Amino acid sequence: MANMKKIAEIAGVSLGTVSHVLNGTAKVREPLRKRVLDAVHVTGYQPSQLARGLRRDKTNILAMIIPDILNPFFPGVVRGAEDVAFTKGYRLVLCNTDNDHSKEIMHLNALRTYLPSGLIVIPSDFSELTVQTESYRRAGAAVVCIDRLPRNWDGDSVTINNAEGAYEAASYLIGLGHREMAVITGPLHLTNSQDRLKGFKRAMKQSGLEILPGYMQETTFDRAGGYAKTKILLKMLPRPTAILACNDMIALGALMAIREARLHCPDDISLCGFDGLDLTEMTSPQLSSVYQSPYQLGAAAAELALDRVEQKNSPVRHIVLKTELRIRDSVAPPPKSEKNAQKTTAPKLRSAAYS
Amino acid sequence: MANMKKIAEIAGVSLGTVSHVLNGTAKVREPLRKRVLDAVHVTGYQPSQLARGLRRDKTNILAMIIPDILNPFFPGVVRGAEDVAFTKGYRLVLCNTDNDHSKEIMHLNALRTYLPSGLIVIPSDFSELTVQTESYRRAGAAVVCIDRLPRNWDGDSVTINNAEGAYEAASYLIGLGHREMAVITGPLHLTNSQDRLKGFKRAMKQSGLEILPGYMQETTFDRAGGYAKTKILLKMLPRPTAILACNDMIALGALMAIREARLHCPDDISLCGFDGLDLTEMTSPQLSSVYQSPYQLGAAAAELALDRVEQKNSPVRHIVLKTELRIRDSVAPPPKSEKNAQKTTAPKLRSAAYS
DNA sequence: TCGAGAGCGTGAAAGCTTTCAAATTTTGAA
DNA sequence: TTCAAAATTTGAAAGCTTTCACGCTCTCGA
Repeated sequence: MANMKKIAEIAGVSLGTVSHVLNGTAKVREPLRKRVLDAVHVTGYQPSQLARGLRRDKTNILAMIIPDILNPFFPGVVRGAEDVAFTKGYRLVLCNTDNDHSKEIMHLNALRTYLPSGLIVIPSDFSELTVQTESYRRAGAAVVCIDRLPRNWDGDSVTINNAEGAYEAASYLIGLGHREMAVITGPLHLTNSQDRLKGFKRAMKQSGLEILPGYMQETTFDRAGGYAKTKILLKMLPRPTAILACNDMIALGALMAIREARLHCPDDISLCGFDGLDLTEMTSPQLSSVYQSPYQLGAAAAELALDRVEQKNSPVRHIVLKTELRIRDSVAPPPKSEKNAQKTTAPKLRSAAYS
Repeated sequence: MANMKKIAEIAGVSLGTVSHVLNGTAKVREPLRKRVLDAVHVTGYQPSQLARGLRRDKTNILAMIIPDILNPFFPGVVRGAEDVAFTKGYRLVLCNTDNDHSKEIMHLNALRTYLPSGLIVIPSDFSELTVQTESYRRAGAAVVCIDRLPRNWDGDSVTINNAEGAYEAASYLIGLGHREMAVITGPLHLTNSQDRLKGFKRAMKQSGLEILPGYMQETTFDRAGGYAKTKILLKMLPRPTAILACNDMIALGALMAIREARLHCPDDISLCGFDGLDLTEMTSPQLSSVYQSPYQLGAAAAELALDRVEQKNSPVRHIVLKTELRIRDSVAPPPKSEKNAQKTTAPKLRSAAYS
């Protein structure tokens, strides 16, 4: 592989000039410029990213730390970030933490010496990201936190409007006539779980409803959690007529528990998820859900990070993306036998048919 | 951030000694060794991966090029590779090609100058990987090709036993009594599609059956493709009593088309997919499928690649992973009204219930 | 025609590590 | 105690690029 020295030789110019042509760091007169470019073309020369990074104290690497790419929510986030990174000439390094704080630290430590320009993180459980990324920021790397925020986070961030999304979903269910509404939240040490719960509570309060004892269940963001907590909920008296699951995995587990109890969704019980994953279209009934765009989340984060690489001192930004309530087949008015049954006025939206 | 020079100063030794202690490249007597280690500990020194890579002509980076992380098959592959890479001290750089040959080339070009130790690729459509990775191999990087192979591939590879998997699935359906069997293959320029079709054909031939005209449909590996081709198949006379879809996305599309035609799966028509994605458990009926482990695929590839980094001249290896037929609710004997109906002797396996 | 200043181009230093030949110290035997 | 051999340790070079101070060459005005 050719190096800059060889290009300089072939073009009959100095090393510095080659660098200036390649980086546009100084004006170079056309004839020289052309000779350099020709030499580059002839040899197929590509600058060493390592030497470049070593000299500039920064590489064209964008690092991304997420809980687990196997969770269907995250591939979209990663893809959004990779697309933006690729367009701007950056490569994406992907790290999974399994929500394990110590693994997050290991990744953070190991990545540092690659001098990434940017770092996008979905904090693990109990993350101390604010402290742990201090050294990155000191080294001039852009750190962006997404999806959920760690304690005391004061840097750039991209999140969604969790509270609003949950509020809308709950309000919709209430509008259908539901009164005995249950909620299954994700781990409440996570800010997104907290916010979704807040939105749910606000909708309840606004309609003068209260959450019956035991109607609020906290669990992990997965099917097993949703399954277990729904089993508990279904045994309660009165049985809830609607459940808001704070993500789709929980909702999926809930659906299984409902089916297993020989109940029917939505006739016996309504169910609404959160995230709007593709697979909510594949269940039967198709799952209603508060949609958010993981792709947009990742893309916005990458843009934010790479913007900051250029504009080091622009003010901190907190981007909040919108959610969209997608009503499908898993919600309906409460069963008629319920004493609180009432005619609904809420519109029944259907998602477009697949074609 | 401290550098080696500072460590050498603090420990009162030379640069070379620090390097030897850190890399175990030469014996260093205990007292010196300890002084170096102490200095490292005190300063929190971490060697620069860039300078190291520059000097050694190789970094601890494992690059991975896949079609699209949004396709539910690939996250498992990526995770398998990342886990192995992480364990061995490597970082994973992820690139999506969207099956676009030119994008594959762009990634290949851009990655080269980071000097990755290994490169794991799922070739894009019409990939010329054999030629395009020549420079990598010359530079000493380990290139491993997985899932499907490009033309003339003679390097390391990890694939699954596609033909055998399809053969088993087809044989099972035949054993249930099906005679009018259709197959929807993926793009036939891909080796995995070719092999799955071969397996299907072998099973048919072995039972003295033939594929009726139009009963073999080729399409893309996605829902839309499966949907479109199934619509065509359902209009044929006689209508097939069973369809082998050559991946789960196709099967999902097929299921939609079947539902839309007001037919019932499996009573009217049996359906079997390929890959065994998680979401095959979430459809109704739950989809039978030829399972393969994407995680294992990725993990084996990473191990193969990193092994080769150490053992540069060991013989080329082709790892072929096993598939496993998972029978769930989407298959049954053909409808009684069919003239060819017959009592089946094939066992009906059920997957374990979710718990 | 001369001088100043603008515009360009140059070469060396710096960034950090690995590696190798050479220098130094230690060891063991006489 | 001395010397050769073995074991350690050292220092400099190399790997490739960016950047900066400096010098050269025009250009333009006087």
